[in-house]
Amino acid sequence: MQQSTLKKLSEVLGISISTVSRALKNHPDISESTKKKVKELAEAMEYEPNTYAVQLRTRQSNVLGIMVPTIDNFFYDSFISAVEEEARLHGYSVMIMQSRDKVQLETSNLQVFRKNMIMGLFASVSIETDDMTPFRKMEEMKTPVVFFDRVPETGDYKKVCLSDEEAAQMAAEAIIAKKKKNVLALFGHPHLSISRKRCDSFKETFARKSPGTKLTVLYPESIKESKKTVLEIFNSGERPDAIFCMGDLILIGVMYAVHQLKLKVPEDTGIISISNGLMPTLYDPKVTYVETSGYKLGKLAFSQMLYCLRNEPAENEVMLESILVEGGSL
Amino acid sequence: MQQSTLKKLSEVLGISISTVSRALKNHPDISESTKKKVKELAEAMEYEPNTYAVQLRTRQSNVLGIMVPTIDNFFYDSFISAVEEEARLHGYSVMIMQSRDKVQLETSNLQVFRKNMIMGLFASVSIETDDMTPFRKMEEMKTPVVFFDRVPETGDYKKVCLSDEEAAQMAAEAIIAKKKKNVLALFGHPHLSISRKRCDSFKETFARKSPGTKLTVLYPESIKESKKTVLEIFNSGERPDAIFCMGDLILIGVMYAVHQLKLKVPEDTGIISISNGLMPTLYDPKVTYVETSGYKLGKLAFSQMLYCLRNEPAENEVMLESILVEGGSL
DNA sequence: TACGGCGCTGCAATTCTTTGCGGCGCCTTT
DNA sequence: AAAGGCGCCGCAAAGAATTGCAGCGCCGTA
Repeated sequence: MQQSTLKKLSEVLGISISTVSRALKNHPDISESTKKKVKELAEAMEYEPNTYAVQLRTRQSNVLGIMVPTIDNFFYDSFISAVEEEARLHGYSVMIMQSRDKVQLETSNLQVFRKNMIMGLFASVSIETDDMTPFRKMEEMKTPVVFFDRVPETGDYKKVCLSDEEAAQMAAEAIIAKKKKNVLALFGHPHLSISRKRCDSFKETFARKSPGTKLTVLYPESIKESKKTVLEIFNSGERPDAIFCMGDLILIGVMYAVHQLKLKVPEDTGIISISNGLMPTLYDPKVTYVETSGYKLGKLAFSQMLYCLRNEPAENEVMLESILVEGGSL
Repeated sequence: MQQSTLKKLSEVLGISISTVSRALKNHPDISESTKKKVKELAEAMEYEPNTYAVQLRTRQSNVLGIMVPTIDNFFYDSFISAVEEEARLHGYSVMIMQSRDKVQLETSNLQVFRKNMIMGLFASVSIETDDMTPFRKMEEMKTPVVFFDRVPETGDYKKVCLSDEEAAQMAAEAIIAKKKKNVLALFGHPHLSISRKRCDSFKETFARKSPGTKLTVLYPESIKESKKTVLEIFNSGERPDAIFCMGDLILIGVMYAVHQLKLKVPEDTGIISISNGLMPTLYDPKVTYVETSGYKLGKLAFSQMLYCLRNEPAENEVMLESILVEGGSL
């Protein structure tokens, strides 16, 4: 019950390996009758080309890589889900690796990707990443890299991202519209361009449209820290009338604190978040959020990847529009 | 800047390919001085063996497969995360595919796995799966399969699962301890052994320890249906004093309904769930749940896989113990 | 001196598929 | 009748690594 190979087929039919190969590929040199015989036998013997031999020969793997900080995350989940779906439709397989926000792991993952000769890579960089040379190397080896979500700030890379500025601006405007005057804004790790962009845009919007607002900006890096931050702020006597959360993890931490402090939303404090979608709906009232769909981003990223793979011209940076989803939390 | 190969190294050094190969592998036949020279050059030229050639030759791929219904799920996420972590530590890569609960996709995914000559597979079967022959085929080709979570009910397979009976029993006992008398129990698709096991054990516990309890058992298959189910029950005038949710998705749906109905938890109705851990903590009060850790299950599954890969004897079925985590919802 | 043995290295086959090139009949054309 | 053309097919190399076997030089021993 071993694998059937071209050789075995050829032996059974008494013709050469190359004829079998060509027959299977509908090569014009081969007569219809031969093709038919070969195909029938191939079917019967469950012939499947040996991937490794094919790849050794053609240097094509039909595998795409995805590298994310962690797979354990609603946003990346839906991104991966979307890419996987598209990939399958286009005959690609997907290989997923996690960087866990460590450069070292990131680099070694890239090596695994190279060894597996992936044909393209989707990457969201780790927090620690400063040096882009490992990624450069991928591109030098003609492996297109499409960055998403957490993208390198500078340099000539293919990027697909949420319109971070716009999303933050929309959130800020929503807060301003509610006439909040003491806002606590929580962002992720300031080393990431995504945090900085959102933060800058957020601040800028307030400076422009509501300069009188008191704005407290902090950077908790986890659920725990974000909970702690909110507890500290409120226990110090401060009473923000709105809390902005840059992402799901921060939102979760904030809500832990809100529950523990027995704050009424939106009476005691308003909440607004940027999110993939599910989290904000779990609370009562549902949290108002600016939607940043990982799923849509995945579809978009894949279409960019296709351009690259086909060597068609593509924009360097593509944005996904955001929309505000009203809950009752603001 | 192409790949460096054994051939190139051998040309540079003026020795044969096989010597280079052996030197790199510390073969005793090769002199220390040669080894040193070869290794230094290999380092300098960034030599890395070509995975595909190695695999073509050795028929070993160092890739493990994971197939889940969907990656977009807290439980599978943490499972995958755990497996990926262990795999990396042991020098394996991981290839992930989603069945989306379609047999057809499941089968074609298995084919992709076979083509890629994965050395082992972790699988949680789709809802539709009845016929196990495609999986059998994997095992016939000497590819060990470790089933997890949704496992085949009958037959001689390697399985790693939560102790479903025990978990359901613990939940039932917790409800009984609170003297609830009208219980709504929501389970997933009844075609899955995991649903049936939990359901049977749940019912049996009530029959044994609290036969007077009114038990309504339903099988919503999604967040939406579970929300709808609860709304219908309550709108029909029924007033369950406890709701049991078999998993996270059901819990989410239930809580949507609870919020919409403005029910006070636990006064109006108690809630208890089986869960991976995060979801129940998001609500206020936190939902009491029986923990079934995908992460721990992943670690366990990997250790089973290792036994298989090493041809060491292993139990056919391994269970993970559950624990009750008290929230304030019951 | 001749031969066995040992240390080191190379040849060549093997794994499977792809593909350029060449060849063998047979038919057509001049 | 000879030559060119076409349809169909096979040979063999290439792609990278692995490995059994053979070979070469040198030392030691008989």
